[in-house]
Amino acid sequence: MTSAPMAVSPQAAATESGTAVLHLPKTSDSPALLRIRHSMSHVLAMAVQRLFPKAQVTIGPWTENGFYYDFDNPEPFTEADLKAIRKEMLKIIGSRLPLERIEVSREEAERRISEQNEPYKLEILAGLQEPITLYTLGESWWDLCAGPHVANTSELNPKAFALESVAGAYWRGDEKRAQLQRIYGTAWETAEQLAEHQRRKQEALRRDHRRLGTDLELFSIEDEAGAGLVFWHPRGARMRLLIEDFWRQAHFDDGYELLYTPHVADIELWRTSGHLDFYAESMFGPMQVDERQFQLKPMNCPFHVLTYASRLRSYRELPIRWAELGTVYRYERPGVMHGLMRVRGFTQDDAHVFCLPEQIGDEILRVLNLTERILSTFDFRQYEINLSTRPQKSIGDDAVWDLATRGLIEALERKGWSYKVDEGGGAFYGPKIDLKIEDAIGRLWQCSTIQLDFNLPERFNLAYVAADGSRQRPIMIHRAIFGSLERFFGIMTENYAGDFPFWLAPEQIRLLPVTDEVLPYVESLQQQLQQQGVRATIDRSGDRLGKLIRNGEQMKIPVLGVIGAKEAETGAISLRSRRDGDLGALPLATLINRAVAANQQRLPGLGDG
RNA sequence: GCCCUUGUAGCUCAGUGGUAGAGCACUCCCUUGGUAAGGGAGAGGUCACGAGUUCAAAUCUCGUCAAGGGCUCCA
Repeated sequence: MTSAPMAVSPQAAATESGTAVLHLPKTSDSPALLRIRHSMSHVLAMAVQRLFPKAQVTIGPWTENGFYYDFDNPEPFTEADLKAIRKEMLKIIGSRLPLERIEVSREEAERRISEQNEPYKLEILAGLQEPITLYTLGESWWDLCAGPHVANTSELNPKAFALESVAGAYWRGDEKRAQLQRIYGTAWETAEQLAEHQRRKQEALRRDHRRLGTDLELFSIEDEAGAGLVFWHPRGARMRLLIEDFWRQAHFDDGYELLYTPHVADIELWRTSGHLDFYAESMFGPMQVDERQFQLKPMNCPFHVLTYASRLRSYRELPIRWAELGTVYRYERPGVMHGLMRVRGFTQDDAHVFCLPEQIGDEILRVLNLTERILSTFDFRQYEINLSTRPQKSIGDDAVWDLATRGLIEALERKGWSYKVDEGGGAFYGPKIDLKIEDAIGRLWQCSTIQLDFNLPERFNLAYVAADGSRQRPIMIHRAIFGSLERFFGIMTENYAGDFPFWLAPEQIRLLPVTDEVLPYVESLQQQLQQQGVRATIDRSGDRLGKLIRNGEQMKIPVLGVIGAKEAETGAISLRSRRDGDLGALPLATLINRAVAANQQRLPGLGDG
């Protein structure tokens, strides 16, 4: 991955709370860390070969947060092995061994590698250009390596490294070649940095949407139903509805119409669209119905195309903007499913724009604006944008590609967003813009995509009647903003760490009766809140207040309302907000006004009224 | 699909060739308690599924399924 600067939207704000955190440099930012990590991987390899003489070395590069080394070993490494290897590494570091760079001839390198019986190294050597360098580690161990390294293992902090995991990896990343054992490690300059790195890993674990999904009762995936199939529980479903309602409104506001299309269609449709040829391995198998075969849909595009083609269209109707929350099913290979992030059944926020060639720029800009409006509502304000241009193998003529690519660029420039260009990275049927969002802990996620398509209009022979009465081919734009509702929901859950903004929380206000005596009053409060569309519940468990508070906080309810004799007398509710702390006692009318306003404006909290 | 690890109560986990365990959650009882866990009792499990070894399998072996960490893939 290149270290190009992050493209930032002009409105980007997202200020973090002022707590000072230890800066953790990435390897590519720090020449010192690069040497440490690179050398650490050599120390790892040496330790492994001391303990496992049959282990053959392959490659051992640094990563942005650490390093790894791939070995060919008859037996996989276990957790216990990792401990032993770590001990051996401590010995090597403690021995203060020098690392030395030696330049050798190709023949010399070949001879030395052959003596050691290291076939992988020989293969690496064959691909190397002069000068060929070895790095020794102490008297007897060396590795073919370009460096750079520290001069002596005494520069490696024995308190600032850890071996993190073992994993399988293919030689040269090719699943047809040997499976190697990869050991991942991390190394830093100081023990404090290592501790911070481990704290962040914990933080990511704390935010894991799979854990939060269970704890907050949002969704589940059931063995009996199958892998990669999502069950939305009431709380998650309520959130999804709120997201969908907002999405629909935003689309109507922006000149879209919504479609509903079937989940299956005659397999001939998929032959026409070409999916049967180039997408077959990602589709669920066909099903026989009467004399025909039907195919579960992996994409919505052909259905929107059929809708367009259902009658003759005039240039006066264009652009046509059609969107659908379309549920699709794709065959994902076993072992690749991951919570909500990678599933077999999911709902795309899919839309297709059919327009005239000269409308491309305006339409793309419109999509960029809508994308920003929708994503920023979920507090995603930092984007990294990629423009992918025509690949070698592609269809369509040069003039159309030029026009389309210029349209994408023009829209990005008008939007004022910086972007990277992936030359030749487009699909065979058209150029595209991909947008990655950055979450609260700095991870990038690709969700939105805007893609021009010269293929489907051709295959389905789409046309509009131009001003001169001739039949012309419309431009087709595919676009998705969330990508998949499931995946976006997972990303958003991790971004908020389960602390959802007030407007989106499935349970917004939980009323906590201090004693049973006030229950009738609490019930009347709940009813009044509900009538105004505020999602209020009552904790009827009968536990003491401390317990009610604890349970409410654990479920990350945005606002807890305490009602005892005092409140019943004064007609108020004592409010405790997760975001803003103690809000004091408010009259019901004030609470309703604030809550309704927060819902309408999609605010993170009740605000100051 | 490949490598490794894991699968025991709703959740988090302990156990180990010889009758299945804890905490939380759940139900009931006592307690009517004011801002992060009041007390007691009870219920709840073909130990993922299938086969094999054994007098005996949750435990050992094999297979299947699923999950986790990676690899690969991701129009």
